[in-house]
Amino acid sequence: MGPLRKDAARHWERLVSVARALVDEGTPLRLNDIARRVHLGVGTVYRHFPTAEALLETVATPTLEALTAQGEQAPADDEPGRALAGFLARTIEAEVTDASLAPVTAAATDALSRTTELKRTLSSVGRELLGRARDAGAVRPDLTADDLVPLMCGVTYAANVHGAPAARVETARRHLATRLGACTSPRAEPPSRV
Amino acid sequence: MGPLRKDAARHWERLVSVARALVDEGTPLRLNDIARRVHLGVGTVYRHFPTAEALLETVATPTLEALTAQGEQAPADDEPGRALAGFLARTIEAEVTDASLAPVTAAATDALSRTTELKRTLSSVGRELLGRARDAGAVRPDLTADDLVPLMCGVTYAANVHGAPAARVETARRHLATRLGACTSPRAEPPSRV
Amino acid sequence: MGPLRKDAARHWERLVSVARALVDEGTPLRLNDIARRVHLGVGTVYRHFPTAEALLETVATPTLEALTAQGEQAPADDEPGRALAGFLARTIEAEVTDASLAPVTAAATDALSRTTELKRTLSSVGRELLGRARDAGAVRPDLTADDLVPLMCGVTYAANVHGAPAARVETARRHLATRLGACTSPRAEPPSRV
Amino acid sequence: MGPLRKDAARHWERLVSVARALVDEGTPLRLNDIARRVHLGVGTVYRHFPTAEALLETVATPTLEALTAQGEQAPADDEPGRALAGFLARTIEAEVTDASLAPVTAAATDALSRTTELKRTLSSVGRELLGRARDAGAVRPDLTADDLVPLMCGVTYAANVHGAPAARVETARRHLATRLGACTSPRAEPPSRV
DNA sequence: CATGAATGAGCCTTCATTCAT
DNA sequence: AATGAATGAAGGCTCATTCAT
Repeated sequence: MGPLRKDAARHWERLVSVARALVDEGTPLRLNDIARRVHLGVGTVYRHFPTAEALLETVATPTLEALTAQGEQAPADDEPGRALAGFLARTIEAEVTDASLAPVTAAATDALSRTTELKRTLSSVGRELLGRARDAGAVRPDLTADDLVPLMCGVTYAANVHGAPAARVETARRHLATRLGACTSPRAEPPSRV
Repeated sequence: MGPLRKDAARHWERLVSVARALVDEGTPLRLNDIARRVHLGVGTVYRHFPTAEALLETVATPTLEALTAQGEQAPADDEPGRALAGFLARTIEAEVTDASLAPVTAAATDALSRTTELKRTLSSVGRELLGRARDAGAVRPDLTADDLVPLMCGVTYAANVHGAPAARVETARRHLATRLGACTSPRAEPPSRV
Repeated sequence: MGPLRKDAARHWERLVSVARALVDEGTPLRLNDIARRVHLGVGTVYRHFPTAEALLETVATPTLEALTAQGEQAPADDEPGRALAGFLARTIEAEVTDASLAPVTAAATDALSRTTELKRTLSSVGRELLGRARDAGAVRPDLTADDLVPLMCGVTYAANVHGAPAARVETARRHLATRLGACTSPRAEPPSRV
Repeated sequence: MGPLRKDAARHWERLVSVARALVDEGTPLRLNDIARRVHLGVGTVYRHFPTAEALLETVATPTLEALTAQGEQAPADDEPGRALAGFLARTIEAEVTDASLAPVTAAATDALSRTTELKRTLSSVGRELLGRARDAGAVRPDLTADDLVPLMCGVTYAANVHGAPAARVETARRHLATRLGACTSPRAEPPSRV
């Protein structure tokens, strides 16, 4: 568990980078296949990543971390409605853009503890932002924290399955607006204009 | 090509019924597997259903037909908003309840022409109901017909992935309300505030 | 074994004609497949033709009969060398043109007694023509009757495997000339120049 | 990618040797079947030979190589007619003796690049020998290089289909002589008439 | 006679995972 | 640590032939 040897670290990097490329082109990760592409033995790949899920989560981690970092700064926004909407928009865009996120988000159980940690943080950030938005009357009172993840999953899924790849971000953004935005803005804006 | 022989019809029934059971328990349909369970030769299964998709669509057909039948009566409702909401609610409930629907709905290409036909009908019913609802001001004007399928897909997916199976219908109903309902009420209510 | 009933005869005709079409397009004969194309039950097809070979031989029969008929008139030619060469040329052209012949010719054992009979006749015609040609000095003395069938098989096979389908007859004719002709002409022509 | 591990090499040998035995007894190569005979998993067989063709070509390679080696020395013969005849005779004998050759020779496309290379070499050797023989007047002038492969294919096929296995070499040799020899002698003899 | 549903052996191929080297 | 050969279950599909209706 100490730092990897220099060559091992290099292998790790190459593995993750190849996996990332495969994810981007929509190819499912097969460790055998990856070993070949990286010019490593399968055994070595398995040493680094015991399962395809572990590798996938490793690929997803940077994005999840960026999302988390942004999320943790969202509460600083003094307009709770905007804070929530922005957070959700960034999340959905990430999910639609980075194909490694959806399966990791949807998975009930994680291969990496780091993943669990990040998912938990994101979840509590969302919870907090929603609470503030609700308190500020910027959101329907019956929207619960448990609705957030499904809501995002649904929007992402819909954008991925329907609509051309190129238009996905835009599509997802519209869907989110159609649902969340449409509901919050009429209620959220009038007070702030005072 | 004419009605099946009596025993063949029995086999057909058993195949569909076993497939239905597998679908219900979330098992993907594998024709070999099914042949074993039904105590039929693989060839027989292939004779009845050339691909797993054909079998799945056959399993889905009754539900699709019921949905279509209900849908075709929806326009009779004199409250366009309610007609649309009811149609969407019934569709989503069906998709969440019957696991054969989601993949059939999402598929770009169908194995059975009957499936294509039903999907087309449902789609045009939705389009019509949305048009009426919009004309009646019961729905946001920027909601297009192309949004309907993704909207339902998204809600269904979210309800399936998150939340206990038992609660799915309820979850989906709430999600639909949270989105669709939330949007209509603000516009519907103002008049009543006078 | 009496004459077929009228409808049975019609079926027989259609079977043979469909089989002929398949042979012509290079498709191997599968009785199941044929049954479907002719809109008959497999059982019926099997009743008419117990094996694919029987059907193939039936398809080949008319050509074999024509070849035989021509062959039996060949001895009437008063130039034995030309008689033999003509017979061989016609045979090879038929084999190259009609894809049903090669497998029937090559088969060690026949499904139909009629086939055996025709093959036997052709063989003895060849033997006789060769004998006369040899006696007339129109052919190398070491060419035996047993060489004839292999010679034709070889030429046919070569023409079929190599060279475009369109050019096959021409190719086969050349090959035959290259071999047989090369041998006979030097001996056959000089006298005629006198 | 480097020499195989010792055990893998042993497996490779056994695979090829079993395949050779099957070829010799006229059995078509089926990778599953071979796996069973060699007591290896199917996957292992597929690792060594991705297709039956690759295995067959591997089986054929030594013979092709021997043929090539002999062929490349043929031009050294100072009698061009004899050089060509010898080359053809050796080739045909090999094809008749080794059942792996005919399909490899007839195939339009090769699984192994080594095969392509060897076939190309043999072809150009034949072309050269024919050219010399023609220049020396040892062969009919209308015999083209493109005739060589069909000629050999034809002779081989005929010898294989007709005549007892034991007699095949002899049969093929005679057929070759009957055709090629018949052509060369007329031209070869005149000088002797002096 | 005709039918065509049923059969099921048999071939092909892939892939996650282990373990001897 | 690294390697990569080996495994073999698993799934897909075809087709010649039989036999109940």
